Amino acid sequence: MTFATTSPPRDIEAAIFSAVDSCVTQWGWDKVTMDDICVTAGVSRATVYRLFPGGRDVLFEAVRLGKLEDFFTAMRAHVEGSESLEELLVRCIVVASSELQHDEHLAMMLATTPGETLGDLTVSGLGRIVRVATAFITPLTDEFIPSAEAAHIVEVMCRLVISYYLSPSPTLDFANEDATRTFVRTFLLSSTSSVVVTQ
Amino acid sequence: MTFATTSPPRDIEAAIFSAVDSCVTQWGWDKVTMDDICVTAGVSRATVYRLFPGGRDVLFEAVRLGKLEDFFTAMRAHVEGSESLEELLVRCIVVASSELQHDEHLAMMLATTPGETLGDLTVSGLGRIVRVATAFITPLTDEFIPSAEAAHIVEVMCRLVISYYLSPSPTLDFANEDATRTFVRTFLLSSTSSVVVTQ
DNA sequence: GACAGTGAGACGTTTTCTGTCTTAGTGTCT
DNA sequence: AGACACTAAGACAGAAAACGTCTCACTGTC
Repeated sequence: MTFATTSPPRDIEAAIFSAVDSCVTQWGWDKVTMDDICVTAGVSRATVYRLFPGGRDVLFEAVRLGKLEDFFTAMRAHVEGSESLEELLVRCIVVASSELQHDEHLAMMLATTPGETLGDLTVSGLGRIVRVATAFITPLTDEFIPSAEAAHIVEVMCRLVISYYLSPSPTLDFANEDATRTFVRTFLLSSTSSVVVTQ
Repeated sequence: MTFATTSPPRDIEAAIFSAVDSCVTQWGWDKVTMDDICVTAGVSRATVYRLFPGGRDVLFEAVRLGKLEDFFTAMRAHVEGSESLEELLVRCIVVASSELQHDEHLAMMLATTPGETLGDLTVSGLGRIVRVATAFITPLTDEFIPSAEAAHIVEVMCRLVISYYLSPSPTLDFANEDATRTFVRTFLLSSTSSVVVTQ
């Protein structure tokens, strides 16, 4: 006598993703087992392994890619239509900071290399975030400034976003648009700092 | 090259207890390993197993007893010197509710039988809480009313405390002394309810 | 120097988790 | 009705993790 069969063919994949999210939030990556996920998703082991052949690694990688896609989709949507470099940078910072604050595991996702075991937010991970974010954002600045100059500004911006995320300041919240605009004018687009510094 | 040796012979037992608390808060009972505790306490496996021979079960039981002792010690200290039955009941409720709100695992400790695996707050566990608390509190009422009458009032009180803990009401907080006093007068010490109901 | 207490970690055992597989049940479509 | 796709349930063996014990080296104290 099975209960709650497949009468409503709900999106099982979504249920599993949601379960992973919930489990990870509750216990953290290291403590979550496949069975935890199956039970939480209300789904059989076989189903999970069929949908994600390769098991745990594949599933977690899929979750990771999903989160990254969401992140950059949100970023792109919010940034689109910026009328100036200042506006572009402000929106990038606000969106990224908001997303990071909203999902406590996103930073680790961004910092993790595909296939790599999810661990701490290591030094190498930070470098990865900076590289990925820089690569994503820099092209968007094309219409405003030369890319050589943009690359530096964007990298500095990324580093600041991460820094303020890892160690929030009581005097500045990057999720606040007005405060961020002031900050961008002062530190990223002031006449001196917009000069490309030769390394 | 060992670092931070035993120069200050800090209380290792306390560090371990504290580590258990911290780990359980972070991951929950089921997910905590002895190594988690050792690392968190900054202590070697050998030390934990020497201090708590018998391992995991013995350690957790010790933690449980410690919490229970703290709970009833606090209860006794706050209740002492009550000048009336009303005052006694009010203090009991406030202290118990405060302690329960303060330590999210206390209820489970109270509900667990020695040796039993810590699990959910089951139906049988609730009965245990009521019994233990009733047994503890009833004697304190001796100077005010006959124990036969007290037993009923105290049991009702225990059940209400647990109920409001498990499912808090937006309109009544048992940690609030004044609100609790009104409640006690209304439901526990009103003329009708102080009559012993024959079962 | 003897001693008690500790950290580090190797070890064998037990338990848990993983990933695969089989079986039976349930809807859908023809 | 019958073929089909999909799922739950759970058995299974191998891998991984956790457990509990033990030894050894080190460090303070007496």
